[in-house]
Amino acid sequence: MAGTARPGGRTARNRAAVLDAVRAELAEAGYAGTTVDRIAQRAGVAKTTVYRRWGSIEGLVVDLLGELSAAAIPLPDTGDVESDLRDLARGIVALLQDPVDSAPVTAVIAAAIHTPAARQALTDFYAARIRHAAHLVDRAVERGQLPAGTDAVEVIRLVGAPIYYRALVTGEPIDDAVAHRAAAAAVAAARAGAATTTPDH
Amino acid sequence: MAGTARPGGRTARNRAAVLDAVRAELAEAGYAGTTVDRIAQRAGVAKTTVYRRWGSIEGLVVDLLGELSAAAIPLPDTGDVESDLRDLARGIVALLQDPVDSAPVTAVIAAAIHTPAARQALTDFYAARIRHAAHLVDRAVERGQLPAGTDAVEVIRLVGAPIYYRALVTGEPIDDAVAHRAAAAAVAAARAGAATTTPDH
DNA sequence: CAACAAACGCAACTGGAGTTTCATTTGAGC
DNA sequence: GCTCAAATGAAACTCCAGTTGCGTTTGTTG
Repeated sequence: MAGTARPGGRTARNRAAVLDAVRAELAEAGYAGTTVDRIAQRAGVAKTTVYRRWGSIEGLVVDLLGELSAAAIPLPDTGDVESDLRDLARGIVALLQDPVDSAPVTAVIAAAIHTPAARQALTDFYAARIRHAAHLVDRAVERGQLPAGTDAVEVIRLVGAPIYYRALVTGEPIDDAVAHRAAAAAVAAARAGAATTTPDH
Repeated sequence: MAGTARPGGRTARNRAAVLDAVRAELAEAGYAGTTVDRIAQRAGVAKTTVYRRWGSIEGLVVDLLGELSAAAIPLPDTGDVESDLRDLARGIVALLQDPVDSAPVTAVIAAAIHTPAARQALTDFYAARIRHAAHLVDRAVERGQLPAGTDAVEVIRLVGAPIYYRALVTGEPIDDAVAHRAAAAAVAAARAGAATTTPDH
C-alpha cells in the first residue's frame, strides 16, 4: 500500500519529502525538539497534510521504521558462529551510535511504551529482523558448531539484548568491546545448551 | 534532601500526596494519558505547586524513581548461583508485569530517551541496583561456583538484559520461563569465562 | 480533453499545557 | 505569640500542538 498512487505523483512525492524532513529534524533536534510544524515547513507542505496522513509524530516515525525494515540487511557469513555474531553485534552498536540511524529506532521504542500502534510496528519490525538473523545460527548448528536443538532466535536475542539494555536502561557507554562480549556470551550460552527450543529444566 | 522540612510539614505532606497521585494516575491512565492538571486535582493541590517543584511530569516520575531506589531490595542467597540469579530474574519479571510498579520505571525509560535529566536519574538508579545485586555473584566466585576474575556486574547485566529487551524492544511476552533462561544463559556465559573483567581476546 | 474524486493548501479556530502575578497561608525561629 | 521568609493557592494569561472548513490543485478515468 506504499505505492497505491504512481511513484511520481504528488502524493508519493510529498510522502518522500515529509519523511526526509522527519529524518533531518530527528537528527538535528532529536525527538523531543521535533515539531510537526517544522517538519511540514521543511518539506514544503502544509501541516494539515501531515496531520491528515500520519496523525502525529508517532505515526511518522512508525512509517520511517517501515522504510527501514524494507531495506535488506546483509547477513555475515564468515564460517564461524562467533565471528558472525560479533559482526552482527557490531552492526547493532554502529546503528545505535549513529544519530541519524538510531533516532527513528529509539523514537519508536519510546513511542511504543505509550502507543499500541507503535508497539505493534516495533514488534513486527524486530520479529522480522531477528528471524532473518537467525539463519546465521541455523547454519552454525548445521555445521555442528552449536548443539542440535539450539533455539536460533533465542541466540540472536542474547546478542542484541545486552546492547539495547545498555542503550535504553542503564545508559552505559556502548562500543565494540560490548559487541564482542555480547557475542561471546551468546555463544557460550548456546554451547552450554542454555538456548534450546525445549529447555531441560 | 528529601526531608529538608519536617516530615509532618505541609511541604512533605503535599509531596507525598502528589507522588501518590502520580502513582495512581500512571496506573489508571498510563503515562500518555497522565496530565499535571489531574494529578494536582487528585492530590488536592494547585497545579502551580506541581510545576514549581517538579517542573514537569518527567520530574515527577524521576522523583518517583528516587523513592523506589530508596526502598531496599532483598538479595536471594540460596547457596547456588543459578538459583539466586533465577530468583533475581523472577523479581525483574514480576516488576515489569505489575502495572503499578512498572509504570514509573518504563515512564522514566521513555523519558530518558529524550531528557538528559531522566537519563541521568535512570543511569544512577540502575548502577546502584546492579552494583548491589553483583554481591550475589561475588559470593558465588568465592564459593568457587564461577571462575575467578568473573565480572560480577557483567553477569547481572546478562540476567536483566534479555528481560528488558523483550519488554522494551521486541515486545515479546515475559514470564518465568524467560527468567529461567536468562539466568541459565548468564551462568553459562560466566562459567565459560565470557564475563571477565579482563576479556581474553 | 472533460469530469470528478481525492489530496492538498491556507487561514481561522480550539483546547490544554505551562507561565506569571499577587494575595494568602504555613511553620520555623525568637 | 509575634515576625518573616518560603511555600502555596487562585486566576488570568500566553503559546503552540492539533482541528476544522472551504476553496484549489492534482491526476486519474472514460
